Amino acid sequence: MYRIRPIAAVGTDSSASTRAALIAAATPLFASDGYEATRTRDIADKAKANVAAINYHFGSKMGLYQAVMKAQADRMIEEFPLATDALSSAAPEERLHWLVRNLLRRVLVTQGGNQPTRMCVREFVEPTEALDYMVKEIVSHQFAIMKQVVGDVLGRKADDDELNLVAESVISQCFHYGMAEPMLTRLGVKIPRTDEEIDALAVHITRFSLAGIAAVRVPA
Amino acid sequence: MYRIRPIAAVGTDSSASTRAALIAAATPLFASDGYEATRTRDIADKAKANVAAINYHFGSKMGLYQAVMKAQADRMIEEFPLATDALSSAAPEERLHWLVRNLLRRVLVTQGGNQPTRMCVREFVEPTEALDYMVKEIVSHQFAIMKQVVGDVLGRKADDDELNLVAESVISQCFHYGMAEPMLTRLGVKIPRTDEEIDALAVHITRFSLAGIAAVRVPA
Amino acid sequence: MYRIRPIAAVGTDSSASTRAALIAAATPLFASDGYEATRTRDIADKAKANVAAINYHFGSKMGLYQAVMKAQADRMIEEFPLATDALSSAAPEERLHWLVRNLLRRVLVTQGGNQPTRMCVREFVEPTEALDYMVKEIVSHQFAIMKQVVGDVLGRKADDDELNLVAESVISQCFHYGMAEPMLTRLGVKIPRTDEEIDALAVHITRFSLAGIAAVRVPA
Amino acid sequence: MYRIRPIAAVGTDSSASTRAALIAAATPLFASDGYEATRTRDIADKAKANVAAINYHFGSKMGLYQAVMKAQADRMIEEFPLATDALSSAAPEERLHWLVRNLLRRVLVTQGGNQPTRMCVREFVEPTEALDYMVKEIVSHQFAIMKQVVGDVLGRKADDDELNLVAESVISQCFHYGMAEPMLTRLGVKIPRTDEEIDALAVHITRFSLAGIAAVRVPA
DNA sequence: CATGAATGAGCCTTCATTCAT
DNA sequence: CATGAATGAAGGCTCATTCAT
Repeated sequence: MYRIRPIAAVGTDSSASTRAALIAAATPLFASDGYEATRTRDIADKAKANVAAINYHFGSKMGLYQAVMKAQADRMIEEFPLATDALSSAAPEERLHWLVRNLLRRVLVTQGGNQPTRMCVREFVEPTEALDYMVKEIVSHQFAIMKQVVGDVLGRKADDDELNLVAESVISQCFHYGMAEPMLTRLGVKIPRTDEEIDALAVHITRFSLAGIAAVRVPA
Repeated sequence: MYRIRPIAAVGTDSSASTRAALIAAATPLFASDGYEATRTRDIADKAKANVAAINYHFGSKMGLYQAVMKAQADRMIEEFPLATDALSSAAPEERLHWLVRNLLRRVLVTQGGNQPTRMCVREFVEPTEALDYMVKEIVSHQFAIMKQVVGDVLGRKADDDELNLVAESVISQCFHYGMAEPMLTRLGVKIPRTDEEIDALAVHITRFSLAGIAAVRVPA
Repeated sequence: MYRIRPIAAVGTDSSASTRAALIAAATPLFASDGYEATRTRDIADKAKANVAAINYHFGSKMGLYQAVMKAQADRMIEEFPLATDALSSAAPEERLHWLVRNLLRRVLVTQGGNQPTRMCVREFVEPTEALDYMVKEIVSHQFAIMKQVVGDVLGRKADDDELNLVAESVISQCFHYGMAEPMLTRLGVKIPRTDEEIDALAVHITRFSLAGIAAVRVPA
Repeated sequence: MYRIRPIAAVGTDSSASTRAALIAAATPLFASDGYEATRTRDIADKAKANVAAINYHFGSKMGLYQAVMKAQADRMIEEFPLATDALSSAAPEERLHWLVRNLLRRVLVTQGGNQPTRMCVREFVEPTEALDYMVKEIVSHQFAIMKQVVGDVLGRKADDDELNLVAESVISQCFHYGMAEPMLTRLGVKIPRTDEEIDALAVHITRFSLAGIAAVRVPA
């Protein structure tokens, strides 16, 4: 016979939700203002939490920052992978194209008016304690992928320095639009934001780079 | 076909009046720590001046910052011009090589352990009030030169958007090593510092870009 | 004819939370030294609180100042009302006497060696942002009462300008001892401080003013 | 025979003129902003002199302030004397009227948009080192005149305390409009500024006070 | 576990004054 | 004698963090 049982009060799960709210609130602030210029009180207000909650959940402002960074990096990789199984046997040129496009998207895509990955890019220029973690856990692997793809396009044996050189030529073009955005805007250079615009830019960079790599293929 | 040749570097010295001492002391601090993180007291101490002297001579910390920026920009242009009369009738390829090399030097050259122009580059990523001035007075003109050279290399009619695209492909490669230095170092990518190293990188970027431009020359 | 009688005085105490302690500590300092000359550190020390507490509770030094002002004004009105229901049907002359006496007490009464309302009076001479609030919220209503009483004593129709004139003749005599105290002391004029002394002065001013109003009663 | 002789360069007399310019520049600033709030640099700028000139000529900011005070007090007395030989044998009532009117003028008269004697009045409320000098050298004598006139109007023997009481009743009414101006303005009380307006106010105060004194004449 | 309150360090700026030309 | 430059002392405020309910 069916017996009615009391259901445990689920609770507001406020601990987890406060934590998530803080990360969500902090992300655009850190992204647009940088670490130093972002005030913990602003984050707390925006998350409708108490200022002390930041220290409670993350130990310190930097702790929250790193949590945000990690979340962003994870999303970056998941949402815009630089390589995919579907293309594992595709032509190197196609894989490069794909890589360039997703790298661009990481940097340029906007969500709700914010550029979620801008803070990662900023870290490359103005490093905090978080960069070491980032590079070790995330970027180094991404960089290896890039060198792999670039090396395949190159199609000949190349030492590490040469691979770095070529890879950075490609990467720099992608990062540029996200990094130097304030300057580019002021110079009248249009920043691609929509998927179509980003794709068009990816085509340009890919074509430019393929030719560049081909030129490097022949020893000087 | 175009072959690459080196040029000589230039050096400067500083210190004279308190005003000059303040600028000299502030430059590396601003460059390495950024505007916010730099303390006026540290600047004054280093310049062996009173803290109030900063306000006296420059009105405010931001006034000093902008003075430093301007001084750096002026030196950048004087020391590493993107175009020179001597090359006005040279091959476009040679002029591009020259441009790339000097752009690289602006970003990478070190003087007394500091990278004097790093603060300008940082401004491109994390703008302050100073960027508007910079772009209007300095960068826009420099950018016009780049587009001119790139256009000449391209060798055919191109609208402004296309010129921007190509120019940024070249510029981004040069800026990259100055901007993303912290990341590159952690990735094991060697940052060129000596004239020879910089020249070598300039050769790579120039060759890579010449091929890239050639690829873009033919409509898709 | 009207004859004069005394009333009892009231006293208050202070100190509880930090907020209250700050107000209590700030009041005599602001009163004796003025807004500018009072140091926040002195207030905090005296209140055994941290300097930052001032900003936390009141936003700024001026915020604390206005809080003190408001507290003073409220106490002024509560402790020394210019009109009272008990006298609503009394002779106008008696109501004027009562008004004069309480106005004098507001300005002259000392508590623990301080003149708590001196800072309000000072505001009349050297206004800060707080005066607008004061006048709108407090003084204008008090002034209306005065004009009402004075008008009743006058006993005839009078336009606003004339009422102002007469009211100010009365008010000025009361304020004078609080305002010009530094000068009066140096001139050998004794400042009334005890209830008896204040009452005696009130008697003088009331008698003087009643005759003055009577003289104005007849058109020139 | 006439011989042409060189004429001595008269010099710019800049020493005396700078001194005078500083006083002229400082007067309205001190008057409107008070001692503390007035910046020496503003004075110097306005006088088209160097900041150091203030210390050179007057020893310190306070020295300049006292010089201004003295100049103002001297002018007050000369321009608006409280007693005059022409009236030495006039009726006491007429002499009181004259006194009241000139006292009012001292406080209310405006010259070039400034109230030159406001700073003296302010000193009565917020004393600086200058007040002692003022009272000893100027005010005490003026006060004696007032007591003399008031005593004559009173027409009977009166002790010093009683004379003070009556004199202050008169003086307070005059000072009031100059002292409490910021409050009066906000209360909608018109401040007399033209000679006609001031005269009208003088008539009121005199009439009011004459009746007041008459009432005091008879012992309580 | 969350909150309002409190803390202390530190920073930029202002200002009157003095120094050296 | 006058000036531009330099001085040193404070002062108010901001901010991340911690404490006590």
